[in-house]
Amino acid sequence: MRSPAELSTEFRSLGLKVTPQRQLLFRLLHDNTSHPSAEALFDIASNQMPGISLRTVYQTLTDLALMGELQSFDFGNGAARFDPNTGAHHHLVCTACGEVADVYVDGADRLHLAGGSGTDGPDGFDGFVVASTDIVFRGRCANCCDDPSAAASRPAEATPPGGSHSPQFTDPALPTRRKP
Amino acid sequence: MRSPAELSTEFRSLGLKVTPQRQLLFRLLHDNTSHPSAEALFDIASNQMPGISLRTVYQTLTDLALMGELQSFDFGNGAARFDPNTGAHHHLVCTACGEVADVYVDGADRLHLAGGSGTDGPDGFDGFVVASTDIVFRGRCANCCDDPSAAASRPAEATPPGGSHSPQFTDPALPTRRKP
DNA sequence: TTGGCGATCTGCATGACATGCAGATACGGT
DNA sequence: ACCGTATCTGCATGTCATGCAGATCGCCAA
Ligand SMILES: [Mn+2]
Ligand SMILES: [Mn+2]
Ligand SMILES: [Zn+2]
Ligand SMILES: [Zn+2]
Repeated sequence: MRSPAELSTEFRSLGLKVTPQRQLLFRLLHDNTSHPSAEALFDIASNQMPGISLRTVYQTLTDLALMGELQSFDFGNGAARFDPNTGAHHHLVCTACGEVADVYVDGADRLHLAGGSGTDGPDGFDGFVVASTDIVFRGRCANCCDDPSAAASRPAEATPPGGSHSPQFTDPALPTRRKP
Repeated sequence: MRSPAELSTEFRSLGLKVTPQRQLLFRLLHDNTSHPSAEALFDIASNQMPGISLRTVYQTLTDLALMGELQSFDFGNGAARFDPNTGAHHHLVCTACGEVADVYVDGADRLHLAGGSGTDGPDGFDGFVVASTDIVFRGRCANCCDDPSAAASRPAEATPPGGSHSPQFTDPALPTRRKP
């Protein structure tokens, strides 16, 4: 996405207002490679602007995505992740800690599709017209490889003491029965 | 996933019970290529077994996934989709109607990753060890290409008259403001 | 600089999806 | 047919996201 200054100009030119909340989010998102969720962004924003509302973070993220300044992804980690990198790229997703990293795939556009049923269409497959391609590599990030235990203790995201309420990123286990 | 008969044997051999609810779901899932959500499966199951509980559908799907008989995917359509096709394959997802179709990608395993930052690791990238690769092609299915209007009226899933409560699959629009 | 229109913010309600829980039920070995 | 226990069902709870309405404030004009 563009710089905070450019976004401010763009917003004004569209008749939208440049509020301090929006400016803060512009800054927090610019060059941000962490693929934050709305709530993660809200936590950081709350530090610099204590009264800011989670609702406003959602609104602004939605607006920016609608304007094409942000991409939003759902990696199945419970919450949507937002990405100011609007170029064509793909992602590594750690199944242990949820971390997301950018990756550039050589030849992602020239993937050859082979049939499930039917014949190829003009621009796609079986009449399906492909608009975009998302590639997600799932595995374990460097931190989580080192630490064979469950969720890695990444800096600035140590284990929540009060008790975790976020989805478990532990790798799949074998069939487990309910408690007796 | 395996046949209902094989699954019954497998369940019993694990000390799990073969209930009519499970048998029904085995049948509904076997060779099912529709990538149903839990609720979609529940609707169909309810026809053949009126009292069945949505909770049981979730339980059984979770158990089958844990046993490796099913894959579950989250395409960002609101609900997880379940897939008895456990082989390596990828997906076409219609952004207009939510339909999911299998697709086989030539050379998906030999994708060449290029850096975001850092050096390649032994088995992956920048210390990231890839365990699986998911490729999703988003676009419009044949039905939705024909019908330029919004959600296509697929058979057996006509527009809910009472009022839609599922995510809008309409393609992204331009920045829209709230009502005055 | 001040006035005022209307977009925006905030707080709360509502909604979709998924899981935890406990008593009633029924599978399956005996 | 009996019994132990896995399972089912109904409901409560939890998370993420959006709808709503009154208070607030950005921004253009006078
Ligand atoms: Mn990215
Ligand atoms: Mn599939
Ligand atoms: Zn990790
Ligand atoms: Zn479609």
